[in-house]
Amino acid sequence: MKRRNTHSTAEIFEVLKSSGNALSHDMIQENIGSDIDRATIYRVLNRFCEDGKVHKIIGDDGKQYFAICHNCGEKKKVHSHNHIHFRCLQCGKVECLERDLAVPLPEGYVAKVHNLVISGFCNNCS
Amino acid sequence: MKRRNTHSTAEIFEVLKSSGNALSHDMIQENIGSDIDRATIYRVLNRFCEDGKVHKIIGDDGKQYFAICHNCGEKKKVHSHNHIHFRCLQCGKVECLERDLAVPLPEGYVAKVHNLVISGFCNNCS
DNA sequence: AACATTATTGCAACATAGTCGCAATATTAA
DNA sequence: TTAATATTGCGACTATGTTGCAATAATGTT
Ligand SMILES: [Mn+2]
Ligand SMILES: [Mn+2]
Ligand SMILES: [Zn+2]
Ligand SMILES: [Zn+2]
Repeated sequence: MKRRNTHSTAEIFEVLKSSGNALSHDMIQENIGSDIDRATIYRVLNRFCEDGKVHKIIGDDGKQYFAICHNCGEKKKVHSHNHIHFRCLQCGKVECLERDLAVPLPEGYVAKVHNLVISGFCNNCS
Repeated sequence: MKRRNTHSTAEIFEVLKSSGNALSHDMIQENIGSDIDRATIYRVLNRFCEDGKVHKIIGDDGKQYFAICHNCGEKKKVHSHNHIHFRCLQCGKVECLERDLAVPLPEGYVAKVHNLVISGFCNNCS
């Protein structure tokens, strides 16, 4: 499966990059110029995740948010996402707080995926 | 709105208590003897949450899990849930790791709700 | 430039999780 | 026993995300 450069992938990645935050499907659809199908957006985002260009966070609203990877993939060897995410209850912004958080687990527990979300009010809304 | 003691509320709370873990809607429905409607289960659980008897966690599978409150409500004055939850990818168990986690936020950020979930393999499944 | 291969898209249908309106029922207090 | 009303069951509905399939478009080759 060799990836192809399409109009959709370019535009979706651009929206994510220029936003700088984690975006949900509908946020992306709003910020996009052209009309890209809902299913296509999801498929493109999931492809990005598989390729390690983007990581997915499940918000405490139950929705999926996607953010460009920064401190993983390229720079590091490991693709780790053990950082906190903040979701503003006022403006809806979801951001990665780029500070790795070491969480001690009980004996015998093996961590695979971290999904750490704090919601509240961001610096603009508090 | 004065709460009433019904068969449904008693049974659902009993299932949560005897399980000791956080349970999703369908887990509860399985572990329940009688037939209680889906909508009723959700309404009962949400009522428990409002009353501070139970807290809700959004899993990294996007589903709602409900767990009886232990270190909040009664003993403490504050109803805080800044503890980590662990979801086993093998057996599906979701548990509260009863260790409060202080997360430092950037200036101007106000935390309201913590939703911290780590998934992986529990002591029984690793 | 034209072609063949096949990754990607759009559309519709589907799946799942959760909520809501409303009439029927059951709990509570008088 | 009765009245008031919180709770339930049922069905319909919403929201979010996935999937099958035919049409389209990106890519490498001739
Ligand atoms: Mn992140
Ligand atoms: Mn908990
Ligand atoms: Zn905000
Ligand atoms: Zn397990």
